Amino acid sequence: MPQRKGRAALTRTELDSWRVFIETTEDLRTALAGRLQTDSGISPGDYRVLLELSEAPGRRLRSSHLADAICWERSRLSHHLGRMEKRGLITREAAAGDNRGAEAVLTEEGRDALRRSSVPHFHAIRELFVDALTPEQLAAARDVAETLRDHLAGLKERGE
Amino acid sequence: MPQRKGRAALTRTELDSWRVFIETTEDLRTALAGRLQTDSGISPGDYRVLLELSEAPGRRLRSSHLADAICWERSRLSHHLGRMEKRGLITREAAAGDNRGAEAVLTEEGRDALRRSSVPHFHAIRELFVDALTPEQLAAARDVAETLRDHLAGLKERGE
DNA sequence: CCATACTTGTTGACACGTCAATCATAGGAG
DNA sequence: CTCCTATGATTGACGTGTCAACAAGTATGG
Repeated sequence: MPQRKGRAALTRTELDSWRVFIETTEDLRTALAGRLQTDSGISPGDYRVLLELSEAPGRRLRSSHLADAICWERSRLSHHLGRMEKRGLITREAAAGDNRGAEAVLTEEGRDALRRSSVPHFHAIRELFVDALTPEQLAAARDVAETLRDHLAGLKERGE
Repeated sequence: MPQRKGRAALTRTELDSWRVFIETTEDLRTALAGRLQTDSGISPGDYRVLLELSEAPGRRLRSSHLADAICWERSRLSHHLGRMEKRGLITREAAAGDNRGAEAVLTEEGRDALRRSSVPHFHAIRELFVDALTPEQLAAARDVAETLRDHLAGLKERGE
């Protein structure tokens, strides 16, 4: 009779699966970031922000909307926008209608950076991830990720 | 006739798979780190170092051996050991026989921290990862991770 | 209208990682 | 023995992420 879930100690196999999974996904993340940096001189965070801004009407977004869209804490976004502003990728303007607000605005330089990075980025995703896996493995990876995502969301919704 | 691998643009499905995979694994990583921090006041890096030292003869290791064992750059390890030393988890001693060398030595406090953290850590792995997946999904996750790991290692071995 | 609470955004402190530079020692080649 | 190079480890600079504290504007109940 099987023990109740969450009670028994981890088996060797479970622990090994965890280890290879967590370590490899970390490596993948690092490898992708390295490609982006080398190819286009931007970070994954930069890319995410640039992409979101580029798709927004007027290429500008309220900070809080942007933060929601990419699921970042506001303080993280604030720090990141500060760095991006220093490099000329975006500017910040006061929001119309709410004097608390700030809008991030994509600059020409920011658009250029995004354009420059897109193709190499997709190429890297293919080379590091998609091409490594069979179609079945890719589907399995997605299934696992979606299951984990929903599981984590469920935990967060309840007591964290 | 299918195009050669690595040539065609990413399909919608491939891109979606990538996104959910990379974002969810990042969330998983963050969630695990949060548990470890809350439960035991240590980081995943601390845990890794403490575990490796605790299993070493004399509970001490040359810096470079430790770095190899956990696959960290030496400078990363040096920074991390500095922080751990400041908190009393380890000490550093000159290595016998090679005056360049440094040994990291686990303190009593470090052993305690590891002991305190082990059970909650395994519990978190189960709760956040293992219990979220069916046995089939767990096996698939491992298979995907191993395939990716080998793929990344192959790329690194060639031209990076 | 005003006290209060909520929202928006920034800041400072600190942990973490990478990179390039540095420095001391070890270990040959001559 | 003396260079010269390789190795072991540290450091400083900087980008990144979290947390807690804060400032300032907005909204709401009285």
